[in-house]
Amino acid sequence: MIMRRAFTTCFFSNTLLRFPIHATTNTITTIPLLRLHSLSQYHTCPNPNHIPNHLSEFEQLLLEKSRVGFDKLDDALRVFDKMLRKKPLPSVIDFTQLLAALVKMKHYSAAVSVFSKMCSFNIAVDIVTYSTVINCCCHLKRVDYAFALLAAIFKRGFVPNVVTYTTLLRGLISQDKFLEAELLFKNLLKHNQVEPNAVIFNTIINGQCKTGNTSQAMMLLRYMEKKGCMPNVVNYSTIIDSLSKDRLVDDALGLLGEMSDRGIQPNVVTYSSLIQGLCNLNRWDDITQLLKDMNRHKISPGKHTYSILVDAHARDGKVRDAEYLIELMIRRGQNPDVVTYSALMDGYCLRGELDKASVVLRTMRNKGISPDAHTYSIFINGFCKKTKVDTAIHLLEEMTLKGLTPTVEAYNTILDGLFRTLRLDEAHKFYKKMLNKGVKLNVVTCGILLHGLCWNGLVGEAMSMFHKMESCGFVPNIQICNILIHGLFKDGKVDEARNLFQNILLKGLRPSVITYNSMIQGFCQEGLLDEAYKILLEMEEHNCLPTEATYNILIRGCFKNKMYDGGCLFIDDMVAHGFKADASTASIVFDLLQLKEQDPALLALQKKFMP
DNA sequence: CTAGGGTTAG
Repeated sequence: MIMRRAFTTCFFSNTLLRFPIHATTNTITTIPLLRLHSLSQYHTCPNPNHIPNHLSEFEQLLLEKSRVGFDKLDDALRVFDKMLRKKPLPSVIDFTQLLAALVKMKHYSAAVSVFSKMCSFNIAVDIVTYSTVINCCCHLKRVDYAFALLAAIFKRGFVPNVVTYTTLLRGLISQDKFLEAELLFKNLLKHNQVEPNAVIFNTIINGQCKTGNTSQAMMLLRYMEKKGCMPNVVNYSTIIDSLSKDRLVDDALGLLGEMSDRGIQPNVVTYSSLIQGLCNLNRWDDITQLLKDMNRHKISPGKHTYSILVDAHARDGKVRDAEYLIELMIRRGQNPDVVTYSALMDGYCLRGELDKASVVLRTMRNKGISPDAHTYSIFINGFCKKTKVDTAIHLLEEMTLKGLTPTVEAYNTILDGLFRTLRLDEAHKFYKKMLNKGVKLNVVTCGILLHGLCWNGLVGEAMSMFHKMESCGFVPNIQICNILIHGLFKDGKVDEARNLFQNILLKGLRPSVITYNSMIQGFCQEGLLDEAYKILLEMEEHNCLPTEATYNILIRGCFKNKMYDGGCLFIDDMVAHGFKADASTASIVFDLLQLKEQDPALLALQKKFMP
């Protein structure tokens, strides 16, 4: 949940990790110079009619997919050529529609080329054309070019409209420049440069949600209303989705109620977001209720909704139910897509049933659906779980070779797999490869590195890496601290662990129950029972309730340090809370009972366990 | 003719 946040995926600094902000090789500076007929170079890909037998299923499917895409591009370009020869020339609107068609096919660089050719032919363009091309630049991750076009708009005396600015804001946000976007937006409002509507507000609301500031997004929702811009179903749905992802589903349901009070009809997206949130909390009864509500409002679940449900069941191990849901959606006229099938494959992979996942892959292929980068990630994860890291690496290479960009998740999974199989050297090399490829590292990568180093007895390295990351502006989350605390205690570095723990609050983080448990376990191991006990008091003070694990750790700690009275007290406490001894604690207790020591506390314990 | 919300990893 935290991982999806753009700003926690931030910045190990460039200096430390030599992490390129963006590959400078992929500029579009050259695109305006590209002559249109040279676009036929796109056809130099292997002839799909000559697919060699040794290609994998993944590879064959990719070739087919690309063939379809390129044919359409070719059509569009032929139309453009025809338009250029027409006399009189078609209107700006016709040309802009052609650009829109290219955008729809995601051929952004081709669209930019067409635009530059239009300019060189002195075809009149308008603000709409400019906005379209700005959108293309943003998709090509060249926000700098987008702003250069904005300058051109001013220079030619056009006036940017709300669409132009919305596109630019989205471009900034997609490049993790949310603060810049927010600043631009504020200035636009301050100087009345734009009449804000629900869409431009939603762009900022969405940015706030994606950077973990759902409450600010909520405030902006109230603000737009105050400014006389009525929030619509999209504004509400954006926030409802974010709340659901923050596990605040009840707040999200509250907003749903507010919508109906105001006569704003929720749609399938609104409901899907809520269902997703409820799935994460396993609130199946509420899900059933929402599905009934949808039915009552004549909103039928879409492909997306079914995918969410398939995913939830599959992750919960209920692959049979997930299979049934897919049958059901087909019966109801919704065609499962690559996401739906991938969710099912994920379910099988998580159960270690890779053969069954492969069967699903074949089913999907037979329906003409190609695996995507996420499908690969799922199999990579499956193989890593089975410690078949080499196969996973092979898959990664295969997808790269075939033009699919592996996600950071795929890289992370393999990096973790290498550490877990104690292939330290290779992990190091692989990490370097990630940096070279310009993979956008995130907080998970950081956790894997630190955990991997600690696990392999290199706590010192982990700590110095952590400090360097921090000094470069990396903001750790509580899981990162937990990894380090665990590692420090494992290496007997009690003072450093204590120090890190005390700094957690200063970093603006809240210790989790795992943090407290790790501290208690660490102190127990070192025989510092009173410090362990202080942590227990501290966690209660901070409204972090001890779990079964907390008691087990404390009880084991007491007995290992021959503090039988204390151990018995904690057993009473644990029982009073309805918790049970785990296998490890139980075995210690039974071992103790075997001893003939006539310790009074042990006798009492004996009575408790053998009435 | 142009812009907005819902699916993935430790």
